[in-house]
Amino acid sequence: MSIQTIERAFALLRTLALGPVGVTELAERVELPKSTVARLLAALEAENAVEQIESGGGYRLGPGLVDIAGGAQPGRNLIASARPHLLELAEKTDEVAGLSIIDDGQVLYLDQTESSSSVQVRDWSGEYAPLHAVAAGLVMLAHMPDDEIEGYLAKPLPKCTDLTMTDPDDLLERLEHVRHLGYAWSYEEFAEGLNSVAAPIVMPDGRVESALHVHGPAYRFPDPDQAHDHGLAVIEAAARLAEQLAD
Amino acid sequence: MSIQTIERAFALLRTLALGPVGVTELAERVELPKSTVARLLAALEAENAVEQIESGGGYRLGPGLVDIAGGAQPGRNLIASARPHLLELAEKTDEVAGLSIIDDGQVLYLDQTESSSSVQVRDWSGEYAPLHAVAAGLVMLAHMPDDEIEGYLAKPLPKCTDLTMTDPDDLLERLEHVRHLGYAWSYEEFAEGLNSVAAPIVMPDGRVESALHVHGPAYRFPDPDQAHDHGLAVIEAAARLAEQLAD
DNA sequence: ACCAGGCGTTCCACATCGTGGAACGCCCGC
DNA sequence: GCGGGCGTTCCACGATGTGGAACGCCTGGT
Repeated sequence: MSIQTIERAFALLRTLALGPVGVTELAERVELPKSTVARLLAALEAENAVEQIESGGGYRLGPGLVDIAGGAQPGRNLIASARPHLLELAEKTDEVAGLSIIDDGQVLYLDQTESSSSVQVRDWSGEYAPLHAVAAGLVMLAHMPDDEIEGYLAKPLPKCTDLTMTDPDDLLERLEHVRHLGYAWSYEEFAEGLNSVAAPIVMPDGRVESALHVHGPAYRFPDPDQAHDHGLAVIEAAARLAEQLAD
Repeated sequence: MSIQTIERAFALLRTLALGPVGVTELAERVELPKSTVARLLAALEAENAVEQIESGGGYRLGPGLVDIAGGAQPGRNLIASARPHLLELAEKTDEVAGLSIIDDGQVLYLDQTESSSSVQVRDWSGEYAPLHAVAAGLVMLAHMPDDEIEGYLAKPLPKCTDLTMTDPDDLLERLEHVRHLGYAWSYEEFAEGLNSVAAPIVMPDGRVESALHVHGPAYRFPDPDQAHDHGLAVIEAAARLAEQLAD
């Protein structure tokens, strides 16, 4: 059994995959009334599955499809696989969600969702941050072998803001707490006015080389009532992603 | 304005992107009646957008989405970009469509659609064939600079079947014909019982390094009435793909 | 400047199509 | 072997998507 609306919507998508087209030609190619095609396209646009070429022109495929399909790829791409989870996290928390890995003893931000909120958080993709100053770094640090942790804490720790925690003993205690909770918060320790929660992406062999996080402006994030819930949400998303990366 | 069915279908897809789930849990997560979810999933399955995990288990995203989304990727993957065009060609002609490139003076088959027909054509992906023995090779040869063509024809030309054309002069004449028509047919010249049509994918700089083709069993393909139409269909698909690769 | 043609969009009465609660049958694990 | 939970199917109902026709805009030929 199949559903007319869905059949038609996919026919449109498949035709658009061959290249951008206008409503009229699209309607001819799929043999449907123009009005029906226009309405379906509007609905697909609301889902980001298609987008209009500079208001008035034709339509082309949109990024929404890629976001969804990324998780389906048999292979490997961490960023693509993480995208749907980032989007869900962002929607759940109404803040910006991101993905980071550990690279050369630092946190490297790989990707983050777009913010529709008027109060923007800048895009950190491609930027580095010290492990001990951001939530994502703390969860990754917390899951490193003891000797590596000690090695990291033995070196001088940069102070990014007034609130950056740099005392090795305090940090060790904090890491213990993070391991226990499963997630970490950081409060304006890397950049002023910026808070974030992160949870580790645990690989099948137990190693942690990447993390998911959510961050937002300190004045509204986190709402104290929801801090723990947000932590759990990030943990759940990270767990699901890890499971998906496993097979 | 938006359409209920489409909103719901995409909600399902987005949730499935987080990992495989069963109908019941899916229904809870998107807050819809189980029956509605089951029906939508069945419809999406018909579009290959989702697939059922070994009859009875849950559902996961299917390959259909990736096929569609491939063309939307900003990045350049020839195989991914070609996929939607192959699928359309295959549907139009009701035979197998494929993509090939020229590699080290031979045709290298990169990808082909699955055949649902009972009379199968084998999957040539990853296989090599001599330029002069297959349609895809002929169109690529036809668009090479004259000196390269002569260089190729000067070497001894392997005879794959009784019908393989190996005389350089005959081939030169045939290439002229191919350039004029824009597509090429080959009739059991590479493998017995196998015919195919191909058209070149012309890059913006005029070079031709890849081709689209359709092939099928000689006893039914091509229907003489449709041979030219099939040629035009392959040309059109190749042109659209080329345009898409251009920007 | 103008108008003709073609585009994407909107409208609205109609009936098709999707809906969802309930009932079914199956497989699994207690 | 039996209860619970799964995915699936059924069917009367009416909400929902439909599509022909009409609209307004921009474009380019005159």
